[in-house]
Amino acid sequence: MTESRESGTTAVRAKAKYHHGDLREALIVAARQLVKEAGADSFSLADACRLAGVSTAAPYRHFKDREEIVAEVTARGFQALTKKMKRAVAKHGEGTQAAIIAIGQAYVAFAAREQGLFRHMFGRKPSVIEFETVSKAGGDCFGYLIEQVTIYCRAKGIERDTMEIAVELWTFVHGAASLLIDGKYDKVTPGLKVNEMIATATPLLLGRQD
Amino acid sequence: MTESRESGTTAVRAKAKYHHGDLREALIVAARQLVKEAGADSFSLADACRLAGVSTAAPYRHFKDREEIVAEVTARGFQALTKKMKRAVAKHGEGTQAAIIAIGQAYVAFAAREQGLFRHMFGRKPSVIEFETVSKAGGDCFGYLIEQVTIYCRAKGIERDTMEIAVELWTFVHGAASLLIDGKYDKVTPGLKVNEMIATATPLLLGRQD
DNA sequence: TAACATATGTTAGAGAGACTAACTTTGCAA
DNA sequence: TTGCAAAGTTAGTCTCTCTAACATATGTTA
Repeated sequence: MTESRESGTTAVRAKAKYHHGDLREALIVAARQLVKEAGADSFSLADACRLAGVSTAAPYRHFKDREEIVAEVTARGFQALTKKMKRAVAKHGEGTQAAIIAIGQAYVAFAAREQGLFRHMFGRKPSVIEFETVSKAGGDCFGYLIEQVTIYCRAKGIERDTMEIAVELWTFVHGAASLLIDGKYDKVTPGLKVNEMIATATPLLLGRQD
Repeated sequence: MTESRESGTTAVRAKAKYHHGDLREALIVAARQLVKEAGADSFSLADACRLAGVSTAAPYRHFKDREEIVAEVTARGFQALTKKMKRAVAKHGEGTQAAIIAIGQAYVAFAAREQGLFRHMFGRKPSVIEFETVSKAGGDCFGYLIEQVTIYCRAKGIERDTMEIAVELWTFVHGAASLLIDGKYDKVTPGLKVNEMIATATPLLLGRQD
């Protein structure tokens, strides 16, 4: 399938060319898909290459190693999560209790939909954490939660340390997301409605100013 | 000329024999050590073999595959965690608020000391979860928490559903353990005292009957 | 007590994945 | 047009899991 090569100005790259066009991006997309399914430790770069239709050596023109791809996927995960949280807030109004509950629920929903990715975003791998992009994207994500809690506390005149409250909420929600996707609730409280639990617990942790 | 077979007494086996004596146990111990350090996904069975001083094919006389060793290590992890929780309770008296707080702190301390193992105990890996031993050990662990919360609630005349409360506490504490060992707190609230946070949040989730 | 059966080791090797080295094709710029 | 750098490729190394075929201890039984 050797196409006649149209010189220069062709906009969209056809495939089946020796040069891919944007392999870097294609590999990230493929990796994200695989991480989502298999988890970051289990997915194989070789599979991502197959998806992108290139040899297993090709990635090394764009990334130092496997870790670097995973890091990029991780950073994008945080960005996606932050966006999801913002959309949730938009529905309920900034700094309301409903918004804070919705953030928690969005967090859990994200984890549920993107299990492998979520697990990796919050997994150890110091090597990945060190990447600047990952670190920043992660910070932004939590920063947004703090912001909302701060607005809420200020409005309600709550005197407890805002950061403290935000961390507790995050802790709770993160625990819920983890136990849910790891299937631990199933064994123990099969019918658990996580969203309801978050709705119940959030006010308690906020100090019950409803 | 070989050792006389003593029926009841445990003879400590000398090494450097063709037959190891108790390779199964030795491999589990080695694996546990490695999982603790590297995490269950990263540790290599080959390394465990080196630690035990046998060839890389030897494990397959005792285990079906790598998963089966990991499962055994996982089950023992739950047993160890449960034991740790029981010791914590013993110090404060059954069903007291202090005991429940201490359970949470013990949980987090376990996670911190056995990061790789903890992560695996609460990781996905359906294959591992399916093992009966793992499932039982995990259930026992949470069951003990429920038990303590139930005693507490009964004593204090709390009417909210006991299981619901227990799940919320577990959720919170699990979130704390996860975020702590994955280094997420460091980035965001560097000086966080997790134990204090648990002591603060537990009463809130219990409904403040102190 | 010799001899076999079985459990538990060993070595060799297949198959897969991460990564490197050396080569090839292609696009762009002088 | 040439020529160089960028971005592919193939081939090969190393490691890991797991299998197959072979070796050696152990202990039961003839």
